[in-house]
Amino acid sequence: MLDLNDIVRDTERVRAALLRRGEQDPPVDRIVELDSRRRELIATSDADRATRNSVSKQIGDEKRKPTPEEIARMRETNDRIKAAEQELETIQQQIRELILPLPNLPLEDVPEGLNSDSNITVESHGEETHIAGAQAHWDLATELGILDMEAGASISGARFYVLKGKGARLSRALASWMLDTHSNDFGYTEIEPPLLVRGETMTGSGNLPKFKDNLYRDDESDLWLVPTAEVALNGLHQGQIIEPDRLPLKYVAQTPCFRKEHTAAGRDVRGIKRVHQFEKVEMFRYVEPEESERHLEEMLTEAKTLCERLGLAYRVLKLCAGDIGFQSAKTFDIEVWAPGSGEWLEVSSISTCVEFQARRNNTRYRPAAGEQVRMPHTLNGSGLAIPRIWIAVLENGQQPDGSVVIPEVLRPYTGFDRIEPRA
RNA sequence: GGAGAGGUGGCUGAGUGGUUGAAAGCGCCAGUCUCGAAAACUGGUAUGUCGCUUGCGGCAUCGGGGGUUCGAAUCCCCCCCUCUCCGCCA
Repeated sequence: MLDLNDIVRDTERVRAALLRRGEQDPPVDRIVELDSRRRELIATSDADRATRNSVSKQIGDEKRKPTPEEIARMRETNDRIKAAEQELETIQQQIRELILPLPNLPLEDVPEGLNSDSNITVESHGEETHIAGAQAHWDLATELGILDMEAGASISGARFYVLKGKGARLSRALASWMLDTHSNDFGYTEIEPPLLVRGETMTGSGNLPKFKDNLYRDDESDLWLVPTAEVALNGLHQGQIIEPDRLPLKYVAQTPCFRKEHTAAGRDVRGIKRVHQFEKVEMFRYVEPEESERHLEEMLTEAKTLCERLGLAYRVLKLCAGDIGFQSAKTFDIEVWAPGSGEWLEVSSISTCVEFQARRNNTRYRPAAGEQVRMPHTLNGSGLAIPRIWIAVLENGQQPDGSVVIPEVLRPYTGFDRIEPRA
């Protein structure tokens, strides 16, 4: 959530930043207008309340009953307070409804541009290889008997899939290896969070109210299925004041992610690149604002390290202002090369949300004993998205004889070093 | 799901209508003492919001919401959460 004070005091800067990311006519003027009425109402009703408090206190101090005149006057005052409160309530609600759908402001160094064409490739590692007779995973994996798209469709419908045998095992191996790497090598604390979360939690991360169409929800219990572990990890400290010396907090979680993907109908229809339910390992950090750039770089390095250890070619994109996610102030994407489908697959998206999420869910920290509380920055990044990495491992590992070689680092987890074609 | 108990500041824990935004203890910060530290003593120590002469003042907040009252942490109603016992259950 954007800071109301920023909008009021720095209106033009906020407007410009929002326009940069492609917002059409953000309602900042309306917000400023509502805020000035809001302040007015607070001033008058606080004055009335001060009167009420001092009169009541006087009566109490003098240990007597109020006079009929006092009662009459106080009733009048109370009526005024009540009226002001009601209007204030309405206005605050209006302000909230205008601010909550506003996205985060891009940082200065985020490239100009309104769509993915303006993203900048900042780094690449390895070659865009071409394997003679290479198959895309939907053919390759189906032939190997480790992926069953039809079973997925028959159980649950389009964009659901079933992994079988070594395919399922490979998926689990990837998840375990990544979690171990994050915990053992990078110092993250592993978390197993709830997958069903309250509306407030979903609002805190930025997924509500704007993106409710992409979320699954149980009406009866009013709980929402997480589209990413980021939602739950962001909720871990909501409403809390984090004690001094606890930052940075580094969490990692592997969870299923549930997404309706209505908006993407027709895109990426083949295979398991874009599905309604998938596994993902997610990194999340709470850090001091001054440190957040460094942490963003560190998380990027960690995600790249995973790709390197798997022997995958990748490139790093710095997203332009129009292409970063709603809650993000700056984002890097990592894409790995999939020679079978012949495309770069986005396997990680690493963002700093600065204090956007902390403000939304009222997470604060105390820098040192006795000091003012502040809002931490939150950062998140995939580390990594399992099905897409699964695709890349398969498509890159395919051999002329039809088998697939498993990367060295995964073998202790898979228990096999190749997947053989069916007889 | 049934029965009971409870939710107060960073923590423990008093407080059943009027100098209680909140006792006391712990923790933390500063000072005194000390060569230094500990102990002891003294003072300070919530969050949010509004205003202005930026340090002060007003207001709000004792799980959340509503009500009664001149006045609510305290009384009434609804909801949420935690604990104990019973039931059910992977």
